[in-house]
Amino acid sequence: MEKQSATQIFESLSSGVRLDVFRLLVKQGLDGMVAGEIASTLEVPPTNLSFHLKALTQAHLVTVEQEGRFQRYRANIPLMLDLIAYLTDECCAGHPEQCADLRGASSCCESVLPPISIVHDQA
Amino acid sequence: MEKQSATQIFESLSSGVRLDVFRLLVKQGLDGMVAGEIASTLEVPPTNLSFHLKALTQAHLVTVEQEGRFQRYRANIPLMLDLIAYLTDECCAGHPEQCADLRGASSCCESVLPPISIVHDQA
DNA sequence: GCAATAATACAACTATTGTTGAAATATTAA
DNA sequence: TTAATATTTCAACAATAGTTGTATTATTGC
Repeated sequence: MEKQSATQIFESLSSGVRLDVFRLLVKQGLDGMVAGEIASTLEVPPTNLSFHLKALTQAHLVTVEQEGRFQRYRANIPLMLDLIAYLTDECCAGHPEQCADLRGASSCCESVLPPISIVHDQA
Repeated sequence: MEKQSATQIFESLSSGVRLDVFRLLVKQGLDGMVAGEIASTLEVPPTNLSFHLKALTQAHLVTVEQEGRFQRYRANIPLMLDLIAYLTDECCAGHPEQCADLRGASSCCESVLPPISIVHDQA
């Protein structure tokens, strides 16, 4: 990932409204939500939501698909994971014992599948 | 993690200078770096670096320790991991098959240890 | 103590971002 | 086709963030 992409994504997550929107869409998964649903769920004026959705879309952190007169937004989960990889890239280089802290730091689908953890593959 | 903490951390990573600083410190691990080293490595004026280090410190994403007349900065790796957990919390709820995308998205210490991957624990 | 060094605080200015209401665009339903 | 609905664009303003030079604080070495 390029630095400029990363800063744009972090910028797009640095507002409370946009973070709420993104996390809401992460929860919705492939279903996504249309703009009006997001606005009413989060109680944000449509004009303001549109502004924030544009920022998220330009950062490619959400995708948008036209659906009749609705716009359906979805979280771009793979990009989120690329960002995480970028952030943790080369962490603790030369001091692998520090990586012990990494165990169990992430969670996904914990309500459906057994909890995940980050582990070092056995060579 | 509280929303305000998360937005402050994302904000602190949304500038190119601060992202460079944080990633540099992540690579240094427990050794950290003193402010002057960071400034000369990244070729940022000391005054400007100080401004950005303050933002990172206030977000608790870096820690600072006085060392004689130097200030030693270190990345707060556990907080970074808390942030990742916050971001991925409840992802794809109800649609676990989407989590396949999560595999291998993060990396840590790949130059020292075998590569890591994110896996679902076996119940 | 005194000069040199490391780093931060302050002040001024510039630039960017956030919010809102009103207007515009595009789609659906009748 | 016409009215209603969903969403975005635009313009104006308010608020916040970024950069730089200068001054200040604190520590070290002589």
